[in-house]
Amino acid sequence: MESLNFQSVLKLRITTILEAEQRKKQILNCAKKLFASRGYYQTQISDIQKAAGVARGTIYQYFKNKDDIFTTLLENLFVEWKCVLSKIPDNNSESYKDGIKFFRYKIKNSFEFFANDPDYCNILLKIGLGLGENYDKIISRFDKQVIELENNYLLAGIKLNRIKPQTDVELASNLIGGAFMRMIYYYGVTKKNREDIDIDQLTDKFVDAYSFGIFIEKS
Amino acid sequence: MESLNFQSVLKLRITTILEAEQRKKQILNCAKKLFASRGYYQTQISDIQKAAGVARGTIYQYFKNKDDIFTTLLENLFVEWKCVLSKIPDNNSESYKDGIKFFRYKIKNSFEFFANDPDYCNILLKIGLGLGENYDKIISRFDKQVIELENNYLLAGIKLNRIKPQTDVELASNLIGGAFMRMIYYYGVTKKNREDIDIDQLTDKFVDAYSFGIFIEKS
Amino acid sequence: MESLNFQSVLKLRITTILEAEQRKKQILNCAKKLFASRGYYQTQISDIQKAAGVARGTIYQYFKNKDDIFTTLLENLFVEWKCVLSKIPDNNSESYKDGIKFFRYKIKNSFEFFANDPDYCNILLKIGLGLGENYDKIISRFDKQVIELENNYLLAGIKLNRIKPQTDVELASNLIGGAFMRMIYYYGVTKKNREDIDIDQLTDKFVDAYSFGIFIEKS
Amino acid sequence: MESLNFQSVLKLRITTILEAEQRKKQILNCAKKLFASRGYYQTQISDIQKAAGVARGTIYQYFKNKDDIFTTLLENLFVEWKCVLSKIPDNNSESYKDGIKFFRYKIKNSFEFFANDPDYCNILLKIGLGLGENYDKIISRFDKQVIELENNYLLAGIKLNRIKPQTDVELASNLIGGAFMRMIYYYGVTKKNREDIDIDQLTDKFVDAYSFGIFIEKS
DNA sequence: AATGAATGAGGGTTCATTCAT
DNA sequence: GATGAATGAACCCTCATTCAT
Repeated sequence: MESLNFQSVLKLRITTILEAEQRKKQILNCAKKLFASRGYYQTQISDIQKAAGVARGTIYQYFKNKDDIFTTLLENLFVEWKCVLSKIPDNNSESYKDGIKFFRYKIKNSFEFFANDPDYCNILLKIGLGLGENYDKIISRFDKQVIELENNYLLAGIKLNRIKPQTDVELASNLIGGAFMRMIYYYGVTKKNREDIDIDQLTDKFVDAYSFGIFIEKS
Repeated sequence: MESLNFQSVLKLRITTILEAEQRKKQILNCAKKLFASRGYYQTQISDIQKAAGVARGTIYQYFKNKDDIFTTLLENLFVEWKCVLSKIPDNNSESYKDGIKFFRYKIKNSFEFFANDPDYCNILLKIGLGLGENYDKIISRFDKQVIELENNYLLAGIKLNRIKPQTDVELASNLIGGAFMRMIYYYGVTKKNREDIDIDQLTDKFVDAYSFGIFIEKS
Repeated sequence: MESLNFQSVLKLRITTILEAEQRKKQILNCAKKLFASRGYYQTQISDIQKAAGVARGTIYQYFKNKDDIFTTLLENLFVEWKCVLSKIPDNNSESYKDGIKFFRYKIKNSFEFFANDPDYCNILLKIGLGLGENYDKIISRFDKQVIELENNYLLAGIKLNRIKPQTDVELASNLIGGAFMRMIYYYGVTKKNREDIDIDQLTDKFVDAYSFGIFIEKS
Repeated sequence: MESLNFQSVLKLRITTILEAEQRKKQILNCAKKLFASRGYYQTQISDIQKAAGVARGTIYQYFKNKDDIFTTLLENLFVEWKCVLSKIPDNNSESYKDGIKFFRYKIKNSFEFFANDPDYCNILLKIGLGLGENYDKIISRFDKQVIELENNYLLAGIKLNRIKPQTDVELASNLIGGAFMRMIYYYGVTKKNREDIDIDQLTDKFVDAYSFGIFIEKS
């Protein structure tokens, strides 16, 4: 049996001061790490609760249920990622005018986003996928957005005569999406020596590989 | 007392073994469908048992536990897939001599394999990934094999002066692997109108997209 | 918002601890009766749960598993019994000086302890024995303590010239221990009319039987 | 999957020749060892079956159920032990006439019986005890027989003026029985160096310890 | 008589969620 | 709001027994 614990009483007081929003974020962060490293079903509410340093019931004051935590996490991921995607280069910059450079700009931003947040990588690419129908809807929203990006880019490219007109846009989007996700997974999660990664250089190579297959060779 | 009869004992034994093998396959098939559609944790032993039309205990005569069923499934997948990968074109055929065509031959075989078995696609690309450390080892075997294929191909290609020598083989392998897996997933699982798929044509496009980005432009 | 109140938190905590201890004892008591009357394997968790009037899961809040309940029970038995054994007669009393009377004092205390707790008798002498290696270690602790008591007594007796010097202490300890355990079992558990038992008188007879076999006849 | 096994076919033929009674004994012997070392519930039918080298179903041709095996074992134990007990010394021998020597003769025979069969010791003293009501009846039969022996001996001894007339026969029987069982358990099962045991000597000491406590000192 | 695959009742345990304090 | 003891549905797995061959 645990002996009386003044620390916990103190903690209680202190945490009361923390805003509810803070508390929710704290729980979410702990859940994120746990889900990312163990998976959805291997992570128990009690693990999250302990990691967050709150009582069991407190979790349920901020989230409807376990599912809700994970869904919130996924949705936050999309919000944050969308925010990154929506960034556009300066009007005057070269990136804005040149199709390849615009593509490169977008790829690099997303790459950076996931490289800095391996937990999100794991949750998106490993955990979320195997959870069945309920989550497929959410995940497929992400999918659609990636594909949409590629799609628009490709169509614009064709219009501007920068991309081979016979390109199968549907397939190409998937190839780019698949290659990109694999890249962020490999360099963001799998790879051990993460210091070695030079995002700038990798992005260049990525874009190159695609560009000079897809783009019309300038004569 | 009927005299013991070696032949009849033998026959019995053989029949039993065949039946047992049959029964195991049956259970495995039912489990495959269920795992593929619902995921590992959403699939109960009782579901598999009902689907296979056997009693609860029967499952445990053929498999040590739930985990064993899934592992067996994954291992079968690798055996079958490896078998497909090991196929080589006729010595005299064009595929054998031309690097691109050899690549195309391999891609197409694997594509066909997974297109014909969407359940395996799901298990490999969705379910297996989220199950944590135990399965990561098995899954990573698959990964290594895919990457090995790409790797060898790329290195050979560089030697033969068909692939740009400055190519980052590590990255390129991942890109091709990621794109390929995404392709089989998209066309094998996600896509609704599966009749429309022309594997031959898609393979061509896939190879094209990569080749003319990676391969040295003939001058 | 009501201000947090250290006192109330403390009180809550203390009450909770007391209640928890109470609850644990309650479960333990029900388990004791059941184990004693039915044996370990015949007693289901659901039986204990029903007897204790708590939900299935509650058991697992207080005990790791079924094994833990039984182990706790055995350990409590030893603690309580050791407490009885450690009692010593008044310095001045006759019991303290006279070897036989000291022996008698110890025997009587233990006899009383087990006679008042037939469930403990059963658990120790019947149930615990058949449970295999895991419990043998615990049970043998009991054995050692009984034997230790006899041993010390015998050795002291030999020194004081009250016990025949040629006595085989190892054997004698076992004989006394076996006879004692049999006695508490017979009079504590087997015997139907338990009111008839006069512990004082039986103890006298027990001591007599041994003394005048082991002790040197006064010349 | 096990490959075809000619050995098993051969074994089948050979064992057919063995009498059914032999087969039953064989199963019983294997069960005895297993029950003795693991306990009743820890021993599975499949263990017995494997140890006996017969098929699962065969067990049920010789025994109604698991319970029946154990009961048969216990009953055999009693038959064999009774047989040992019923032996009487030569009419003319000293053992026959002298109460103490008669007692010694009986004790030694039983001691030898159990010392030679530690499995029976275990089954009787450990396993059988914890199995609850069903077996209590059988076990208590054994108990009664031991006590009967003591009882008769004691009453006869009193008649012959060899035993103190004030002896509490009920208690004394239990003391002797408990001490005896403890002795056979300690020297037959617990003790490591079993070669060191000198049954003759131990029996002497056992009888001595009791005799000179119980028997009237000859003046 | 011998076999061993099939059976399914029944057990222990987990864990998300509730609710009185 | 915060707590954490209590809950009980649900799950995996074991194993004695049956029965068609």
